[in-house]
Amino acid sequence: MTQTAHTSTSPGKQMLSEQVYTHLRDAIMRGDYAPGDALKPQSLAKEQGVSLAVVRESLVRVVGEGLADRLPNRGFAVPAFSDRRWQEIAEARRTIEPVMLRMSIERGDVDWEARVRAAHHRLARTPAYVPGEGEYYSDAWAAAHRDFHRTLLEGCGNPVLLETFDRMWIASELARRWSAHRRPERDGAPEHRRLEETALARDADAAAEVLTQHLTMTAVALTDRPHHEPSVDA
Amino acid sequence: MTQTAHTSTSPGKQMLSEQVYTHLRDAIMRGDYAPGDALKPQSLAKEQGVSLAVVRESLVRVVGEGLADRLPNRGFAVPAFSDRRWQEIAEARRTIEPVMLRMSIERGDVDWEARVRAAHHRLARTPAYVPGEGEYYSDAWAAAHRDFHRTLLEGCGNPVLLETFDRMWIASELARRWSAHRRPERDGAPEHRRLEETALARDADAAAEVLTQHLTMTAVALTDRPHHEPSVDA
DNA sequence: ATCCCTTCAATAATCGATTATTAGTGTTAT
DNA sequence: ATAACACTAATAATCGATTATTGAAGGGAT
Repeated sequence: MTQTAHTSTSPGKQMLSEQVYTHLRDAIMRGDYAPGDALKPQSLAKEQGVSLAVVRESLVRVVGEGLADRLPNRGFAVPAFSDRRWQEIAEARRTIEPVMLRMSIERGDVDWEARVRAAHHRLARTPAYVPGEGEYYSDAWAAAHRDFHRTLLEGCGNPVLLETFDRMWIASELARRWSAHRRPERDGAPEHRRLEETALARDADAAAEVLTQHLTMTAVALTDRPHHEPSVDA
Repeated sequence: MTQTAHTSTSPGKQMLSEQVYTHLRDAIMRGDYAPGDALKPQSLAKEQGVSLAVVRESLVRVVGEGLADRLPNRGFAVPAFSDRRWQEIAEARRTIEPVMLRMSIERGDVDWEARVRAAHHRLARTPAYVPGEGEYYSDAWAAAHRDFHRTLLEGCGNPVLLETFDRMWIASELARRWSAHRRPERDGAPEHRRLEETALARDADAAAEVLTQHLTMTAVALTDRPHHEPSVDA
């Protein structure tokens, strides 16, 4: 018998499609699948122990977020971003985020300031690379990084703009996951510190300039690199 | 009887979910359902003569585009935008589109100029209201209107930014559909003409200013109005 | 009469099986 | 030997039916 238990206490009261969606989303972002890999509903259904409909629904959502491509009658696949596509994403961020940052600096209240400080503190104290682990950024750092950038912009107070940021961030991270190899020579920490300083000093011009530079550097770091194989294992 | 039949005339070989998705999308945008209305998979499936899975998949896509809300375990519904939400959408457009327009003016080539002229011509020659029809903008005018605004921005050459525009335009149109009643006193034609003129004259400052004004006027036109019942019967 | 508990119908969510399309494999005619 | 065609697995897309959840209606107990 399935418990009609009293709501709250039990943790698992979520739609299956939601769980599967989250799992799939994270797996793609984490790089569990290589770009171009087919996302086969049958395999996924078996792995997750759910029906095709659930997997299919999740895949459609994932496609909507730009984390997968859909080829009519040929199924779903992990998107393979071209360098061109990546540059377009980076340019879009350079176009929109500095403007949002200006709004944020103009409107942010004391609570926003506090959250910026907190987010920067967490970011600065989180190691970007786990020694033993793979060669990529740690999950914790990636989360702290996103949180810092988002918090900076949250002062603008406009959910629509923040949704746009979220969307571009996701695309950006996915592209980075597959383009970037660790570049020890690039250290974003000073840039983040200057972002925090200028933002809290309410110096919109300086902050916007720093952010633009930061985004440009990131884009350059991903493009200006020797060719490398798209091959992946693990 | 399974269809998939020789779809009569056209060589159209399209997935059912695509057709249903398009139909649903258009129906919501056209205002066939009132805000808050439940979108019941069973009813829709029967109407369209397809299975639940297909309708469900379409609904998930529609939710992804912001054209429907999903209430866990309580189904789907047409979103009911608050005035606050609408203002946020309008502000987001005012924040992003002028910047895109500047890029467009700076980068657009001769072909872009030609397409701007063509789009404006079509918009200017399309009657906004069909005399006999309902009290709302004609479908043809709505399409021409969108096309003009999008073409203006297409010179920027960045698909990511244009996707953002598309997303915001959809939200904007949906809000307008349910907020706006015909306001004969507001005539956008002169503003559109000035937009075309300043853009083709490559006067980025003037064009951005005109666009900002245009968007502000539109937002005001939708907010500054007497209360009206959300009730609808169709 | 009000509140709480049970029962019940509507429908959301999920499943297992069916049909349709694609890409590959092998065959045959030139 | 090659190119067009038939055949065949693999799997994408769809369907019909089952299970689970919700909100409302009814039935005592205080």
